[in-house]
Amino acid sequence: MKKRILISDIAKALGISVTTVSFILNDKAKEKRISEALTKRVLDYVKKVGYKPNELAKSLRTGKTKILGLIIEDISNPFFGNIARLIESKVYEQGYRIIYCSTNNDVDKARELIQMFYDRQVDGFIITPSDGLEDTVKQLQQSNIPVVLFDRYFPSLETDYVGADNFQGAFDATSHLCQQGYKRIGFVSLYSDQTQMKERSDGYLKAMDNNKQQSFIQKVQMDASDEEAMDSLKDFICENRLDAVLFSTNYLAISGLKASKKYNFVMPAMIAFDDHTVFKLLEPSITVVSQPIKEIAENLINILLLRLQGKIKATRKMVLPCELKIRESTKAKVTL
Amino acid sequence: MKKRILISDIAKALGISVTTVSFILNDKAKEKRISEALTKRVLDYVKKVGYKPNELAKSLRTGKTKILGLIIEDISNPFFGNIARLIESKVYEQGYRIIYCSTNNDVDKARELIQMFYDRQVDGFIITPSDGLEDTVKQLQQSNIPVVLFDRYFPSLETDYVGADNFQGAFDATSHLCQQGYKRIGFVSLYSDQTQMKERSDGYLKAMDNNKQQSFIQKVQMDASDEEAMDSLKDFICENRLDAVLFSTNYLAISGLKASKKYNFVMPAMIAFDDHTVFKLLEPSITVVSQPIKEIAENLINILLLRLQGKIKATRKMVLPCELKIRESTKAKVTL
DNA sequence: ATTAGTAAATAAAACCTTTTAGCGCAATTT
DNA sequence: AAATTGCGCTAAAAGGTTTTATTTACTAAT
Repeated sequence: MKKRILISDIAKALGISVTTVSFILNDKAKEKRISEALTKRVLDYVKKVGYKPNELAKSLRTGKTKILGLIIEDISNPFFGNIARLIESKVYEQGYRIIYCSTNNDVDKARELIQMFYDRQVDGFIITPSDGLEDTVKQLQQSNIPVVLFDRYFPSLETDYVGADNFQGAFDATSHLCQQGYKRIGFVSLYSDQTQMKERSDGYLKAMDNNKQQSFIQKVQMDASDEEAMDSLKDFICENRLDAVLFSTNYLAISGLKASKKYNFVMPAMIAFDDHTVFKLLEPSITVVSQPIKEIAENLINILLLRLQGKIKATRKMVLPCELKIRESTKAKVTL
Repeated sequence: MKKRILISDIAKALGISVTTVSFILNDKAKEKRISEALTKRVLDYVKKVGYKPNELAKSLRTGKTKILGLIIEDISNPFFGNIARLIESKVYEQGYRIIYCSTNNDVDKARELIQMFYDRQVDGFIITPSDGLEDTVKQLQQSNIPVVLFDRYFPSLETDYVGADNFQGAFDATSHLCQQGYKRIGFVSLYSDQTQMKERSDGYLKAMDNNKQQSFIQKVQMDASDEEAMDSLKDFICENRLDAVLFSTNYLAISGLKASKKYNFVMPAMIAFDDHTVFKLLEPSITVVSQPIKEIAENLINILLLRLQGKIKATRKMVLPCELKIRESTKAKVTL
């Protein structure tokens, strides 16, 4: 890793032109009718001296950076962390790299980040959009730069999207609780217009309707502190004498569990959206609606790569099924 | 976000040269004695048309990309995920971006990633080095590119480094277990030469010596599956009739907890290295040695930025104290 | 009146590629 | 014999900056 060797050095050493070397290195030898002998000679030499083209110069000329922008809600949440890890290793195989940033659901930060990535000329975006990011996403589309949304989308905007079947996930979870004999089933959500939340809420309500049960819904402020969340969850569960709760995110569920520990009340039957190490280990272990993380990551990348290659025109929306992982926290209720 | 506007467009529009615009935009107006009137005129115009320089062209010319490479063990481990998040937001304020990749402790992958980042001309590196990465780090240093290691280092290599006081952390944890009256205290580690493991092991041994106790050490293969880890931990704990265990990483502790659940044995008193949401929530909650994540992230960035600005010459090694967070899993043993 | 010095601005080189347009030559077609 | 085609390769432009070296137009000093 000392002095960088240039394409011109190679041309000089072999007594040929830079153009020829470039063609050969970019797999255009055939197309440009470079002789096989020369092609081999160049390739061998390049390998021998370990030449690597300057990616910056390349990008400047071609307008392609081979870098993708990943804009997610929070890298330290295992749901997003795992998706990020999978995406990262997938695109890596294709020669792309990832630049990522967390928005923490702050729309201004999201806008700024996208602008920044745009200025850096990333080739494409994968975004979990915060509320209000619609205009920005629209602008990106108009600039003809590929964008795939995930986890949530904008109903009014034709975009590529990959996400879980939130309605079905919540519906199955709620139905399961009903089947197990619970009568006062609450739903904990966020003050947010994001689609995934709406869908989960709809799934819960539909199942409750089907079972002719009264519904209990509590929303938490998105920017609430852990303490605030815990307080409101304690009140929600205790004052309504709930015997079961469906939490719409893993961190809300964790706040609930913390609350039950802190305020020393018994957590009723519960189900969380998105799995988490905690849920497998607790006593009792927690039933979860698990999103198909691997499939989500794979589809995100596939769609984005197809777009980058210009191979698809119509927008794609992929909705993947959730799996209800039944654990101990929802064992059948003993009727008194 | 339509047609990109260039510096030459600005020069043309104002009837001045590109050079002048460039000087002004790079805060060299004073130094280059550009008149205040013109400076203001240019700045106003630039703002009005919203000109943003092409970062690629800039990087090509200056050799600086304002991108830092973050090479960590595993982004989905909350310890690393949290550090990554903190680093990300810190450098963001300074106008830098992060490209990251996880190595999963695979030295070949690590080498490849570093080469890749190097080819992309990142300005500097933050690395949690895997075993055997010494030569590569050395090469980076010789290429005069700033590198800061964290979590572990190479004793034979003079490098910048930020990490926790692993010896003290393990020593305090073990001493605490002794004080609480435990007599058969085991230590679970990895087959690895990484310094942080060695230090934790030394801390454990020193405390055991001080208390004239017999030591029990179990190492797990780094690439062991979860099942394999669980099996060996079960045997270790049960066959030795341990009454306390110190786990050298959070995921080893989690494997231990899973094993106790799966094989239905009672987990003795325990302490884990590195906190995790699980540990606060379990019944009983788990005592941990907590690393000062925020300080680690801050120091990493500070050192790297100083290096990038060429403000420090001697290598810096920062060792930050760990905190023993005593929870329910290590309450005093009742002597029979 | 010439020289020296300075303020204000600039032309052109440099960074390293990819890609367009085209050259010189031999073989083939008109 | 002239015109066309195909082959194998290349010169030079383009991509958008920063930076070095220089120019121009003054004023002040000799």
